[in-house]
Amino acid sequence: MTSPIRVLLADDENLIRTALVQLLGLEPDLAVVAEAATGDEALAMAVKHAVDVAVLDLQMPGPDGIAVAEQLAGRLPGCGVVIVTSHGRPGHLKRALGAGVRGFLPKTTSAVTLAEVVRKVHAGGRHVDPELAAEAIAAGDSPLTPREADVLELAADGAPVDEIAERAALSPGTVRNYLSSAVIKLGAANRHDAAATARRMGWI
Amino acid sequence: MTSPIRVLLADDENLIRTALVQLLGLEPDLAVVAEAATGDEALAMAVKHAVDVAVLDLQMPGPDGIAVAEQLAGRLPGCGVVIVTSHGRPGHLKRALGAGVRGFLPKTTSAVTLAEVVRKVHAGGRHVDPELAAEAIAAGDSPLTPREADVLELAADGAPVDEIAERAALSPGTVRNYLSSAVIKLGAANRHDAAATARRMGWI
DNA sequence: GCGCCCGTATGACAGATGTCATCGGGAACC
DNA sequence: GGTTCCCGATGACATCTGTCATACGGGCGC
Repeated sequence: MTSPIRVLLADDENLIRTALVQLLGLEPDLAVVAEAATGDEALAMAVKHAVDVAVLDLQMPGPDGIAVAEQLAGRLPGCGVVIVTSHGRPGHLKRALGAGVRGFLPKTTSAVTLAEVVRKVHAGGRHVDPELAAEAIAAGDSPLTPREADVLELAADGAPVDEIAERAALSPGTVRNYLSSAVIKLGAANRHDAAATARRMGWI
Repeated sequence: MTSPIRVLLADDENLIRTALVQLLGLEPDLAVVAEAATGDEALAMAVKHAVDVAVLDLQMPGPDGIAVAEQLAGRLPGCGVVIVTSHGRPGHLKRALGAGVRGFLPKTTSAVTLAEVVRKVHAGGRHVDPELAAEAIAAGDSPLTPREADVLELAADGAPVDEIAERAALSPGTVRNYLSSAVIKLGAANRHDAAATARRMGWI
């Protein structure tokens, strides 16, 4: 066997991260050479240790897993990325694939799969969880225009129209137009329902 | 040394669960004798294997960790419970303590802590993450009456008043009164803001 | 060049929501 | 027995939202 695959493991939950390090450490052909608890750390450590594969949690403080993957594509070409996530939203998968991610797994996958996927990605292959892939295909593309998505995102935490208008530098009337069309496009009962749907789909 | 502490580990994320099993398995005085991926499974397995300590994820399909803890208190007295969670809401801690839970940890704790807490709980002691405890104290009690909380919960997913009224078997006017008073009590801008606040606090 | 869509805006209108006053019944506490 | 709170309800009013028509400038594709 050649030298082991050098792996970075990034997850903000210490308990999970150290447990996963244990788990991957059992594989003789894998070596976890770096750990990180935030997106920024992940980026820095990956570059510093020139890792072969980065295993990134999707939700982390600072830049999320996909943002880190985008950066890595430029700063450490040839480094494979595997994204691991608790909440599989269809839109995330698409974003991840666009960022050059080649492995995408929910945390509900069995443990043996992770090591296999790391190897596969290192060898240049791809692995996307079949169920998430199916969801992504079923969900399709976002019907929202970029501006509609912006406004809907600002509306997502329950802010009134005037506040959204101010934060988006729009007239209140325009905001209502965007929200209205978003509600119609998403088949929602109101803006909050629409925001919930869009969030579930990973569109905002 | 006496016989090892018999532990149940329940988490719906396979990756995490098996990794944690590995981790706890390294401790000579701990034996993970059962695993579960749902609340119902956790309850059944805990009783079946008569475990000493149950380590439960807070969010699981079916009954959540605290609900399982409540059941266990009646069905398997003497069994210690440790709750582990990603999202620490102040209200959860209070609910957990009320259910007789003696260990409460965020998943960001270091790995060594978990084993220690399992031992401590088994010995009859308590351990609550200091940061979560501080948050819980700062957050205080819910100012909402039970009915206000019910209605706010139904409102949380963006349903219109009429639907909430129907689901709560109330008149629409009454629903609006409850929502209004909840909004005032929580200092929110509108019902959605109020729902978000209440959820963040773990009050609904 | 001509259409088409996006971004932005205004005005108008119906319906939903937030607020307030007020009512009555019941449970708890002193 | 009185006070206080929660539950449930109604009516009125002001405001906020959702919807629609309409307008204009800027890209993009053909």
